Amino acid sequence: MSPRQIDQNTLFEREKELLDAAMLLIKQQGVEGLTMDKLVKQVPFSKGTVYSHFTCKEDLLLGLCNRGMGILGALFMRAGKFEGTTRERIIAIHFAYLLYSRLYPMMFMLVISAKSPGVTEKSSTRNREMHLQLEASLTTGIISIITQALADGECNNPNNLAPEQIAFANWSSAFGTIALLSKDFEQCGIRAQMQSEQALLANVNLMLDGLQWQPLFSAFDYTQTLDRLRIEVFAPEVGLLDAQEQAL
Amino acid sequence: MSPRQIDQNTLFEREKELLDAAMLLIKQQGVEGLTMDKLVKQVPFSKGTVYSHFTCKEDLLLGLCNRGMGILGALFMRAGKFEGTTRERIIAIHFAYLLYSRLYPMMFMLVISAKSPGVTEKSSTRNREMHLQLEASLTTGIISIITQALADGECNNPNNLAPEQIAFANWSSAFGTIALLSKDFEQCGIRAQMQSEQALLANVNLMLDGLQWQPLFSAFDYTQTLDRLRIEVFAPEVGLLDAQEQAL
DNA sequence: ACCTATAATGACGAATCGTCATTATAGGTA
DNA sequence: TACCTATAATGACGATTCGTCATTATAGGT
Repeated sequence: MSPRQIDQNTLFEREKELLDAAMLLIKQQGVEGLTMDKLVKQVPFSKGTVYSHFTCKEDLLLGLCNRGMGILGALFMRAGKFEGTTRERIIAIHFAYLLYSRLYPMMFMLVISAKSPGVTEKSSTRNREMHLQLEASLTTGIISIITQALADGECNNPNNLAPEQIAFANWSSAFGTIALLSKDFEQCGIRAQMQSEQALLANVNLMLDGLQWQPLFSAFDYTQTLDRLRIEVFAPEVGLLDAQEQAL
Repeated sequence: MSPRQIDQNTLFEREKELLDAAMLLIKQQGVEGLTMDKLVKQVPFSKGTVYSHFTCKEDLLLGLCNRGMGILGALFMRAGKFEGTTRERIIAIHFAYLLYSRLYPMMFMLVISAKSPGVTEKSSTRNREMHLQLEASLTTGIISIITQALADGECNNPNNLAPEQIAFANWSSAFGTIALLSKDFEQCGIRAQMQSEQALLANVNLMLDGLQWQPLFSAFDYTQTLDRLRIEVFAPEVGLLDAQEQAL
């Protein structure tokens, strides 16, 4: 009746191994350097087995993207627990997003291509559903901060935007800023990093000032918030980045 | 001494023909559908000749991106001449960017991949330099509006950002908003279009309010500005989009 | 009529994706 | 133990793709 059924657990193990290998390949050779043939060579399975886990290359990319969103969700969670005003917590989330884009630049970019019809249509239903779920879980964290700020009156919201609209504005601002900055990641270095952070801070504060989210930029030293974040919340990630910097 | 020298003019003609064919292929089959082999088949030249115009596929993509930036520059130029306040003119530019992203969604996305090292390193020096030049010419238009607004005192700029920083904030906001919205382009339709415009308007106004760029969102009906733009400045483009809509 | 430097061609090798006929294996059965 | 079978794993293969380069064609000069 059931000759040679595979353990569900080893299935997860393999998927993990495949994703690990794929991430390593991307780190070493860029997204273009990721090839199904290379992946098969890096892994103790045959091509057929790999294709039983991911229906096609796009499905693999979406799988990587989803893993990244999981990591990002964890970062957002920690950022949201920052002890400070709601505005500081929002800034913490933006900072977490910046860290993520630095730690996994390719996965950050994958979000875009993952949305393109070329990928969406081809990839498996499972990964597509997981993607939507992850996306939802990312936004709920932000929205809870927003609703709290609206309730507390910290976010005056003069234009009467809905919480979802405010969340979208935050997301767009962070995404646009980081995406445009990331082109300069080549010329990385401690100098470029600080400039990125300043630019991100400037942009997000402009938007939050527009929402009249208290305390305004002029009434608080948000640079100090970043300093606290670097030490109190994201010390491991900052350390990792510094280590990567050293390695060059 | 000079047997069979090719006319410089026909060279341009051919490049135009190649870019046209490439754009058509992309429109029909997406970026992934663009293949050097297919392009060669669509065109009365051999593969070798094509490769004498573009050193590799990446170079072709950068060429397409540059053409797009030229078009975008022309749109910006017209937007900048809108008769209204400086804030309205900035909004006009954002609107132009949205129109561009709708008319040429693939070229809009190409800006991102064009920045990636995979493309930059491979493509020809000529196209890379042209790209930088186009980028600069795009920003100068925006910066001139910003400096004027700063001089006139219309943009209070409470955080004392440099004009370049303000330009970057605008660029990021527009880019992020449109990029995130574009994922929904599939479910296009007049309904989705209007929602996109409202979202763009909300985001840009948030940022401009943060700059205290007069008149504030609460003190002016910027929806009416969009209406004027649709009729007075971008009637041809809006018509084209409507026609595309009908075709579905 | 002939020569030559330039332009154009497309067959080819290498690399990639994804398939599927073939082989191997774990568990059940006599 | 020997055998059977449904599932899992394999990797050779066809189809595409990119980019090259030996070969062919051509326009101008002699």
